[in-house]
Formats: sequence, structure tokens, C-alpha cells
Amino acid sequence: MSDDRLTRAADRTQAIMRTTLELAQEVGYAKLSIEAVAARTGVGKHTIYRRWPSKGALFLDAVLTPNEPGLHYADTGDIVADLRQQIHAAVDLLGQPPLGPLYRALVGEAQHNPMVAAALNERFIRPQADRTVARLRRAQEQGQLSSEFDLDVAMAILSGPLYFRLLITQEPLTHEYVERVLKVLLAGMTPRP
Amino acid sequence: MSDDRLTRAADRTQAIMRTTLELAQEVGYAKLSIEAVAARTGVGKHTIYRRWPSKGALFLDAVLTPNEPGLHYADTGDIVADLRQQIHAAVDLLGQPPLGPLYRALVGEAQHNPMVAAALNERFIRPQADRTVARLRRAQEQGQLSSEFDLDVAMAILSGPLYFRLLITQEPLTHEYVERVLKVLLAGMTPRP
DNA sequence: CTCTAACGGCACGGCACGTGCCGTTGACAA
DNA sequence: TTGTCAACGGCACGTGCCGTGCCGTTAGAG
Repeated sequence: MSDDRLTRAADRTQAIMRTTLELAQEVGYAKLSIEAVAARTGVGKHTIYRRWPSKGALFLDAVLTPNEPGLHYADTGDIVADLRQQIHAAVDLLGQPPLGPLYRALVGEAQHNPMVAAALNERFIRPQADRTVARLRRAQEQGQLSSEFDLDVAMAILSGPLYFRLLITQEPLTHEYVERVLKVLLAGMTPRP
Repeated sequence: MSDDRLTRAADRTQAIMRTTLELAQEVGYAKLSIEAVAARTGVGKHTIYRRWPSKGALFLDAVLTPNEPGLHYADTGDIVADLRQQIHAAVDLLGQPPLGPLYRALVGEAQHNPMVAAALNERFIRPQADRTVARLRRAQEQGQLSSEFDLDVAMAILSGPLYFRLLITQEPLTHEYVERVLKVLLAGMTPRP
């Protein structure tokens, strides 16, 4: 079996990513070192550098891999209910530990490291945004939204204030807050006669 | 004159901050080192550490000090015109070099360093947000906005999508984009009978 | 004419980086 | 069964920057 080789390698990869998340939660991303990850995992530094080119790339993989499928996105036929469900799920996921602080650090690293920024976009941001816009488009085609309504901007208004709180003002993300955002968005969203 | 002492010290402070911005633009914030700033400024490292406790604090000061007054905020009596003027000024300031990339790096650092996050909030984010909400409140009192309209959320909808583009999707900040955001916001903003 | 604080220059120990080398392990092919 | 080979853990190395001492100098303050 050649599977054993691959399985052993995959196991090590998983173990390294687990240790990375552990250490990041204990000391913070800024003080995280590949040296420490290697030591705690019981692995040579080469084994890490063979898989990831930088601390940022390792951290990105460690944070995103367990959340790869992204947020669940229902289509119940009711666009308001679906948007509400989705934005509350985002608050639950990003607004609290464990993922919240890790995700904040990941976005922070993306500001310094273009490779991390690109990968974060492709693996998490864009798929999520695309699903939101697609759902909005279906609603628009069914006449639940005004036909001139700007779907891309609507998506940005759903996400932007959430990220603004998470990254800029650093106030807690609450369900009450996103509900207020949703309310204002809906005021400009419903079809006009 | 004791002024000479203070003047010399202030001159050195200015020179260090100038060099910091220079080097940050040349090599990026990630590769910026206090050692290099000291060397290029022709200054001992102590002289820097005496003024700032960390690279992050130095960078914050270097970026914000020249932009301390914040964005100009007119009150022409027309709330729509004022919001439009203000958000376009934000695009001009943050959407392009030199400040754009520096500001992105600053927000990134704030995700790893609570002191930087707090100072960024107090010196730039909150004053700006407060001015926006205050302007909205005046408009509301004058009946230009519905009395139940959520002013804090309106501010977040003005800022959030802008930061979302700047930090997350990293698409260029354009006047056309913020104009679309404004249009959607206004749809939920006007008074209802 | 001292006194003193801030200074530039230099050296230091410490840490993490990224990269070599070496001996070992274990799956696979001959 | 034996030989091959890639991945591995362990170790050491040179490098860069950290933050902090010390030392001699400089230029106002008293």
C-alpha cells in the first residue's frame, strides 16, 4: 500500500495545523513561531517548511481548513429569512472564540502578506460573497427584490458593518447589531410599485 | 531658552517619524525594523525606544500624526451632499498611495497589538465616527431623516463597505463604488409619510 | 564654569529565522 | 530477502533584529 505513505504525511500535516491553532490561541499570532510549532508537534522544522512557505501560509491553512465548507446557506424561498439566517450564522462563527480572534489575526496578516490575502479571498471571502449574491439574484428574479437593486452593494452592506465592528471598532459582534443592519438594508431593498 | 531643548527633541521626533514612513513605503511594514529607522535617521536606538514602546506604536504615530485633524466635515445644511462629500474624501485619502497602503498595514497591525488598536480607535476611528453620527443627528432633528432611522448603523453602512473593499476583497476603492453604497443607504434613509 | 539630561556609538545576550548535514525509518521494487 | 529512496527527527550553523546595557560627548541650565 502506498496509502500508508500518504496517510502518514497527511496525519503529520493535520497534527502541525492543530498545534498551530493551539499555540496561536495560547500566545497570540504575533508571538507564534514555527520553531515552537515544530517543537510541540515533535517534528523537524523541515517538515513544516516542506509544506508551507511561511508562518502566514501555515496559519491560513490551519484556520481555514477546519472551516472549509464555509457558512451554510439555505434557500427557503424567503430571501429575508435566508439573509437573516446567514448573517446570524456569521456572527456565531466569527464573533466569539475560538474562531473570532484567530480570524481577526488572519485578516491582519493578510494586510502584510499578499499571498495570504489572495488565498483568504479565494478560499473563504469570494465563495461566501458569491453565494450571497447568487441568492439575492434568485430573489430578484422571483420579484422579491426591486429589479434595479444593487446586489453587490447589498452583499457589501451585509458584510461590511460586520467586519467594521470586528476589525476596526472591535466592539462585540451581537445578533442585535446585525439585526439593525438588516433592517436598514431591507428598507432599500423591497420592490417599489 | 528651554525651548531649544524641546525644539531639538521635537525635531528628532519628526525626523524619526518621517524616516519610518519612508522605509515603510520602500520595504513594507512587515520588513520595517527599528534598527533600520535608527540607522537611516542617524540616531541611536535608545532615542527611538525612549519615545515609543514598540514598532507598532511608532508606526501608528508616524501614520496618524500628519493626518491628525481627520477628514474635513462640512455642514452645508444638505445632509446628502455632506455625506457624499465626506465619503468621497475618504476614498481620496485611503484609496490610494501614499496613505492607502500605510493605513492598511496599520489596521493589520491593530489586529495583533491591542495598544495599537486602542490608539487607532481613539485618534482616528472614533472621532470620525462621532462627527458622522453628529451630522446625521442634526439632519434628523431638522426632519431630513426619518425619526426612527438608526444613525449608528447608517454610519457603519457608510464605513463598513469601504473597509470591506480596502481590507478584505482588496479591490480598488473608487468613487463610483461609494456612490452606489450611498444610493442604497439613501433608499432607507428618507423620511416616510 | 559646573552640572545634567539627552544623545550617538558600540557591544552584548537572546531569539527565531531559514538552511544545511547526518543518521534513521519504512514502504516498495528487484 | 535485500537494496533503494524519499521523508523524517535531531542538530548545528550563520544571519538579522530585538531590547538593554555602558561610555564618552554635547549643549543648554543653573
